[in-house]
Amino acid sequence: MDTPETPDTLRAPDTLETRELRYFAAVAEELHFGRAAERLGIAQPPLSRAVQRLERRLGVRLLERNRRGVALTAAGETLLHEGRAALAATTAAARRTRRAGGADGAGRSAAAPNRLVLAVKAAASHELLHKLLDAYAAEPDAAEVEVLPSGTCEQGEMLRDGRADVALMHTPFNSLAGFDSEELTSEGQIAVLPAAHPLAARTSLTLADVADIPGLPLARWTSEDPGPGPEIHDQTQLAQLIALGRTAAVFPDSARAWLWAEHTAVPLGDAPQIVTHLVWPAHSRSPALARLVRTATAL
Amino acid sequence: MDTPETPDTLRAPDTLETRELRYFAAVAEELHFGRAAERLGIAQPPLSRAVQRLERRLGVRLLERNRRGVALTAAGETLLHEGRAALAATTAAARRTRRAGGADGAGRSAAAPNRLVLAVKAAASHELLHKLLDAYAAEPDAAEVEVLPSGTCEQGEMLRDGRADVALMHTPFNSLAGFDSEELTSEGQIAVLPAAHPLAARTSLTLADVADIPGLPLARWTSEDPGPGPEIHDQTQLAQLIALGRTAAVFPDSARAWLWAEHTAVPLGDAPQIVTHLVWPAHSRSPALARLVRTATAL
DNA sequence: GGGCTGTCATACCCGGCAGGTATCACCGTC
DNA sequence: GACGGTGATACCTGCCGGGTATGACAGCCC
Repeated sequence: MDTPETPDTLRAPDTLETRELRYFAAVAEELHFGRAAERLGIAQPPLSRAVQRLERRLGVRLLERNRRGVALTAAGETLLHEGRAALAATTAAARRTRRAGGADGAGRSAAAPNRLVLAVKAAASHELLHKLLDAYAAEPDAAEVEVLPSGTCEQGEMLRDGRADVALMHTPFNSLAGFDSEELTSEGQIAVLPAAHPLAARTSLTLADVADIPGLPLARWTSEDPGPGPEIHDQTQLAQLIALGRTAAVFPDSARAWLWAEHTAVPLGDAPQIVTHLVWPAHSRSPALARLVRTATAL
Repeated sequence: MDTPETPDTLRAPDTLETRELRYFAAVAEELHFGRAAERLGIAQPPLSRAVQRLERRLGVRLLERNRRGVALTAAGETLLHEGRAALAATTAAARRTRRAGGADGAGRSAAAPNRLVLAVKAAASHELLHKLLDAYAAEPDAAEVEVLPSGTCEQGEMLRDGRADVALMHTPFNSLAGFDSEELTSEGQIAVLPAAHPLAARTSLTLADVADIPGLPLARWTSEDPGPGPEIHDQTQLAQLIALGRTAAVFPDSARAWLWAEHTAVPLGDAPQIVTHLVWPAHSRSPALARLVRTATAL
């Protein structure tokens, strides 16, 4: 157009396209152009070119191409972190927009103009959630609330990328950094033991007591968790293993609700309080969300 | 490719390009395709097409085209808000990346691999800032800190769009929502009056006292501020007008540092405490920033 | 009511860039 | 020194972003 030479070095140096970010993120994560291209569903040469153009436009070297693979520079590290946040924000914009327009699942055209997606860690805060939903549904112009079960600790990600509008989180397990939040309840923690175990007779225990019970290792939710305990994947498995005297677990007080007869709950004197928060993106302006928050605080 | 019909309805429905967001935001802000196109530096027809394609891809109506202009739908409102955040995150990624690569101002190629931009409201927290910068500079591997003066209350925006990495903010004037922060100091507020004024003899005042002093209206920083007081643009103007007995002002305690002989400071008993915070984006992972925060807390 | 004006949409064309295939340059390994 | 694996280059093609010209339509004014 006007600048025939170095057409994109001068042009909009702070403006990235999300495609470029997606491409770079793929390379930065795989550290391998071929695999990244495959993951993106494109060929390798266009990917190389796109990253080169990105580096040229930013005027910054993002990758150190050694023979045998690729390494991130400091700038590349920065772009990976910041770019992930930017990509999440972009898809959040898309998701929330389609939701606001009532065009998500099937072809319902303009059925649900306002709806809230609430992310909860599966099976946590049962009672509280029930009360909250009931109270909110009783409000005059309540939005429809979709409860979205989320894996451990990914509620934050769901808020960031727009899969959810609001979440229940539990400190100190979840970090509330970057969100607005309202404290709802606070509860202690209990050790859940086989009823027949000697320690089950105690009226109080400490974390140290249960961390290393001979012959009763704490269960692990993922194989990354340390310790010798059995790896379990859902609460029913865990309940059964405890009932069989094979493991023990630490839970918030409210877990008493689903204990079996073969279980015994013993309070943990020194375990940190678990605080349940209602959490939402700080910039949120949705009236439906505001009403839900108001309902929750008045609970 | 594989779906010859409706090529972009099915393709990546949650993936927006920043160009589309920029275009839509321009239209949504101007509520007029022609002006928006002019602002974007393109012609109107491509802009219309781009927005149409965006609506098609999202499967959502964003604008209500009445004759005589354009109105936002609820979905459009959502996309405007969320899209602004996404655009800010994207340009933040670009800015911080170039900064990390040492390619911002002139052609310095790899001079400053780590640098921090600190946004401060002009002339606020002088002493504190001085102490902080001195203490940080004494650290073993301190980054270079660029102090970026920012207009009233736009530090948050600067953090969001990457112009700054960290900021000094003052509650209750600035909202810390969406950021991580560390409380630094807390101070009361004073009324700054002409020394000759009768009220200057008092040892304490209330907000109500100074809100409506006959013949001594509070100064206004912008024409939007209510009240009959004179509109001023910098601290020197204000100091002079106070010295001349024409206006009064409310300031944090630390403002005593720049008072003139013709000024008198009277504590305000019921004014809220002003708390100065060090604030940074919640997702930040910069070691230089971490060191600055550690220095600040140890102050 | 018939121009007139201002709005957004449509029709058509062009150029650049995204993407593909084929190939090269390079290096470590055997 | 042949080979496998890496990313870069060369070249082609088709889509899409962008421009100009024009249309459809509503309100306004005389």
